[in-house]
Amino acid sequence: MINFKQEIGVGISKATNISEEEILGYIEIPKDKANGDYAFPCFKLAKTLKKAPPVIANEIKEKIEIDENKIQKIEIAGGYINFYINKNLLIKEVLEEAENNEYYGSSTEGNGKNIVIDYSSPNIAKPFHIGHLKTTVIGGALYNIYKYLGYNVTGINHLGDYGTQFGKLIEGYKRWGKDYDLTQNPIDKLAEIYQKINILCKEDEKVLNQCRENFRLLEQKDEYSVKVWKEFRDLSIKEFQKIYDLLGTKFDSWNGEAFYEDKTDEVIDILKKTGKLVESDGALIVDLSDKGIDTPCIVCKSNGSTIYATRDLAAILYRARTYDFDKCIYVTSYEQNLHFKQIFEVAKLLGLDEKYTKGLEHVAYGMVRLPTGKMSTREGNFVKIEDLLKDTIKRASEIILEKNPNLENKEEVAKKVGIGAVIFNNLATSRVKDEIFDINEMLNFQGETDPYIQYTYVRTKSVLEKVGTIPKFKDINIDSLNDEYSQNIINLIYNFKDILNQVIEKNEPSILSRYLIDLAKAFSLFYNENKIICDDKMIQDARIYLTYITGKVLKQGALLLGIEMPNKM
RNA sequence: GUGCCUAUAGUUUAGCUGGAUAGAAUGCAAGGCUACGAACUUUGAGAUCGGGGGUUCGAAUCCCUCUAGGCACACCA
Repeated sequence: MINFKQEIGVGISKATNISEEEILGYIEIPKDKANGDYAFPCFKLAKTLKKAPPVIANEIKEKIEIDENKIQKIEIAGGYINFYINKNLLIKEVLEEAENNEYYGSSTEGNGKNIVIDYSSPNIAKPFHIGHLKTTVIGGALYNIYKYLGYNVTGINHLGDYGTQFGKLIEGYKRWGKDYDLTQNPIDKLAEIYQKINILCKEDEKVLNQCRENFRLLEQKDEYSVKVWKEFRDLSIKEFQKIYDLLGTKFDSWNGEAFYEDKTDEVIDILKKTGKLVESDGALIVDLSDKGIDTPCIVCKSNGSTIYATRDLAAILYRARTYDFDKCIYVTSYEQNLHFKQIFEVAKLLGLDEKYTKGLEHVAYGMVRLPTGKMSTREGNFVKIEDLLKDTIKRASEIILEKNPNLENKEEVAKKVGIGAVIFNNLATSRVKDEIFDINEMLNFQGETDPYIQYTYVRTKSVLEKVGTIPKFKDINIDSLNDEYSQNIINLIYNFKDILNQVIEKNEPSILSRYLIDLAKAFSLFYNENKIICDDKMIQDARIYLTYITGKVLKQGALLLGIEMPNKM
């Protein structure tokens, strides 16, 4: 497709002898369409050129050489130069591309590049609660979008299946295990045991030390410890998988922390050789104060066992070798900011190529809190994902019964709507912001929500079904799409690829979420203002075609977020 | 205490590396279905962009400072 911004940038660059890159950075899209499709503010050049902005604007306008077929009009407004593109050309470009390309907006720019995404990564034997939703859906969306842009992506569920917490769990299981029947709701029961042992640990330091000892035994492959650990792990994965099935989350690897158990010695060896690994209070640490990080990174605890940092470092080594990653992304809450700062710094000492250490990226998201305070598995203050999804699916069912009682596959549709609402809600705002969980917000299916997007999509399907056949692009009369409502849609569809690029540039799926809302809104307006099925066959065909393309982009965009569209609802 | 993050209508928020009149949604008030689906849409009221300085032709956006909240700060992950 024609890159109009680029065309303008090249033109201005030549006219001013300023680098294309700099010019492109200045070009903006006016908020008010009356000011054109692209604008160039000349204020920034005023200082260097020592001329008033309107004078510069005039000079550029005089000098600029630009394909008149692409840019139809250039106007000066104060210090701005406003560019008006050839609308018909834009329509033609967008519609043709959307017809020819089954995966509209996809690209090959990521070909040959490997991306590793570490997401979801729940802790074994703990309930899968709404605090894990963001990492799961953000990671899932990034996974889809990188892939769509041609990258080779590996999704890893770095299970929290190791560490002192298992020492605790084993201790609790030893003490009270026989009181629990783990064949039913095993996680709830393990969580209960975990809560109990934590209370005991708080009261009695000796118990805590016994837990640490249990973990040491597990590391040394003590038979009993390994047996129960394995049992907990299998039970947990089975439970997690139920949620992943509902959310449509997929992973290429389930290598959790335990997987790196036999790979941590190498990390310690390498670090020892650098001379940066020093003993402190019996533990082995890397001092990072010269890197502006006050807290040292512990690599080996005083009792000789490893710590999460050690396993994360081993994972970096392993992933670099196994996946040859260009980027390795960690999707976790910002609680772990310091941790990743530390291990990314220590990773530079592992003798890896700079490519890898530069590719490490922590994608942090905000905390989810309950109205009653911070969620805590230990204290039993949490909402399970399973229960939340049950609620939203139920709500969707109720609305279907009320609005569309004759709908077929009610359950299937309710699932898509209810689950979609939850996924979308978690992807709709900037990921850094904290959130106070509000069930009513999840159950609201009006306004800027996923059901709104789905509803809009369903309307496109409904119109298309009524007409039966979708016309071919070559038969479309482009002038029939010159009204502002059609134009809005076309502009948005033109931007789709740019939106996807923005998403991966910032690892921010909410950009796509908001885009889909905008597109759905633009279509709703178009739909309300224009009769699609009408007497004029020429206009009808053009509008049907636009409806078809809009539906296609809505569906594809939602799919990239991990949301399925119903055909009817 | 130190470091990092956040602060925009009652509420949830958008605002691209500074740019033209700060956009939405929700809630509230009033309108629109014998219509291609009203889970929609139209109109209205509602914002000292946390406070105060500064840089700039221009600041919600950059810098300083203060306030409020969150997170982290060595053997948890």
